[in-house]
Amino acid sequence: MPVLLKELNEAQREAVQYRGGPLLVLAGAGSGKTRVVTYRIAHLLARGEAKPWNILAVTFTNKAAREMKERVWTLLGRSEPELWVSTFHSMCARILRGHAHLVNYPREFSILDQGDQQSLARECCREMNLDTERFPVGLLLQHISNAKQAFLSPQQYRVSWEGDYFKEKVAGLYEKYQQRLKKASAMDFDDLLFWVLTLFLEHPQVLDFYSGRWTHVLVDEFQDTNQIQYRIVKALAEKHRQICAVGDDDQSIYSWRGADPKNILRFDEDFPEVKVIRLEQNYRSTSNIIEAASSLIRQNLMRRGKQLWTANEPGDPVCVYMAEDEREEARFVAAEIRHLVLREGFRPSDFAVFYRTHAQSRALEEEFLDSRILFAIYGAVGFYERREIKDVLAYLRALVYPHDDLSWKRILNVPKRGIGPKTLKAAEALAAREEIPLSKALELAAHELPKKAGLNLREFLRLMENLKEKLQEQGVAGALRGILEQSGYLYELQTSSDPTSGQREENLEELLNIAAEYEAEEGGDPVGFLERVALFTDLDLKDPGEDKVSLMTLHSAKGLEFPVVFLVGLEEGILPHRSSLKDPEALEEERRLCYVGMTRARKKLYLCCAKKRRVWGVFQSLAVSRFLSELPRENLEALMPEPGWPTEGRSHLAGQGSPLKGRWVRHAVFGVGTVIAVEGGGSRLLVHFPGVGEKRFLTEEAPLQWL
DNA sequence: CAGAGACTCGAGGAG
DNA sequence: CGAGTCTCTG
Repeated sequence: MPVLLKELNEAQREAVQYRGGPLLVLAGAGSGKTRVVTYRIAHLLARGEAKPWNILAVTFTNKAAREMKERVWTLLGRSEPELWVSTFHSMCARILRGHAHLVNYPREFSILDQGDQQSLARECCREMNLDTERFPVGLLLQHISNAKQAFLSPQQYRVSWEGDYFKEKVAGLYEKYQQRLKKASAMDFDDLLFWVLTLFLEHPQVLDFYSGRWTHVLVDEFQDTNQIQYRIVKALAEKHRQICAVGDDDQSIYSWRGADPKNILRFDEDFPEVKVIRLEQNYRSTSNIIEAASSLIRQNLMRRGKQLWTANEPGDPVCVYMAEDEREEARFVAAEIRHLVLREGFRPSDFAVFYRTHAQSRALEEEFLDSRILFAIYGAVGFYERREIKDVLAYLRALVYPHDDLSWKRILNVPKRGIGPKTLKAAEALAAREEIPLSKALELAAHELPKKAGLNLREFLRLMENLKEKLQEQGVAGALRGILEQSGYLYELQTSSDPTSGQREENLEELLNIAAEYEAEEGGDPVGFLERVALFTDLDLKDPGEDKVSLMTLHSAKGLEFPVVFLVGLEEGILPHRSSLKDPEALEEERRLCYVGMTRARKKLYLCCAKKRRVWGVFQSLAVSRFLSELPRENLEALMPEPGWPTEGRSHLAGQGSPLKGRWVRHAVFGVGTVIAVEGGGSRLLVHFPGVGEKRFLTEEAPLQWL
């Protein structure tokens, strides 16, 4: 370990070695934040100051958790399964598996995703005769989520908003929604945190157990904690006060999810003896990128103030490109990627394209398909949110959790087997009357129902019994295969005329792979598998070995880095997003979002905007983002200067050399290309066409259209 | 009960 | 414009 400390700079080393109590590490982008956390853990273990089970490290994404775990193991030279490195949500799920009965839940509770939440809430609204025109379900759920994040029970919420018509409706739904969740033994994401904090407050002995065990607590991305997360961490750390929080207020981009950057300030109050260490040297990016990003973030008024710097080379200037519309923007990105791959030895996996909203991915997707660039989109319609995946997982959940009414309901008539709304209604009525789970009610109803319906139902229940056996005998992967084959699900897909059915089949195959992988790693426990599936996102499915261009939102980009980054849609209304234009605080968050995107780039950064783009099928003209004009021009280069560029005078933007260089041309046969050299005093042009190669033309008579 | 076609609404972001 | 939901008909 002493050898390893040499790999750290002074501030990092101090953060690793400090043992005087609460520690707050303010770490700029690319300053070795993860390094500090992993080395600190390894250091504690290597020096025998803590045993693996004494350490809790919390992150926000599964990917970060996994990476951190692996890096610690590498440092130690051995794996250490007793070490808890997990996300807030999986930590809470794990704690609750052990103590759920104390908050009146069975050990086999299921975890709902957003889609499940919506349908449950919609059902509640219908039962309450709530006018969903005036009270959209999404909005109501948002308020419920906020309430949970503020740790308010339905009753407390009702009391605190007495007299507010809208909030009273929310309170009504909140109450009903929680009842339904409990009846189905289900929790949503917020509940995982809510019930853990409840557990800690109502059963101090449980808190004692965990806070006694974890003598060292580390929290990554501290700026993204919300109130309830902060309270959980605080409760866990109060006994030993060896808490190390690492964060960057400039990268706080989750206020809409309840994240409160003020937690960083509150930390000083709750732990007045806190020691603050700043990490300001960036090791990731070229100085052009760092200077541009720093200038941008300096425009924010609400920040703790940190001067990010780098000793790295200047590198290429940040490249700015203004496109006609979103399709041309996508074409530029694709052409540039091909160019860099063909001429400069980059690989597809070196590239990432970031956008503000998912909807922007479409144009890129289409263009990449056309130009045969391999790519992977993260987050759009998540893998685990696909209908076929949810259907099949609902079978598994129904097998594992007999009280999971929602899953039973979902699979009852999928694929179609003649168990329609009438049968369901009868069973639901029975379940409500007898206060039993739906699955139980179905069993009873199977004997009472008239011929055909009863027959169908009995057959379905027999199927489920068979599958249950299969699960016990063969584990998760075997059960999933059984579900696909015996339920007729696979058959229906294979014989369907739906053009997407091939893709769906592939997705199911992938699910089987995931299950097989899980079995190999952790054994066949279906509860663990379902938990993983509920808490993982498709960002966690990203396979680093795959040589593909990554497409994702700016929000999911946090924590990642790529040699080449394209940031698209730098327009007023897109980035900054239109919903933030009137609110100075929200606008600063948009700026941080842009900052996060820029600082992901190691070598090359491209900022793109379009003069017009299609919104709901209609063209809209948008002004260039203010963020572009906040960047220092000495770090920029415009690939194609355009009239209307926001900075006055644009000669500086053309860069050195010929004004023709870098310009875009279209050739009738070769397509769109870039002028890469001007030769013979301007008489000849060397043009690169993606996928074609380089072609020389006489400038005067070149059959080229200037773009 | 199932499938086709009309209709509506959405796209701000995630565990 | 496109996905998901609703309604109508066979």
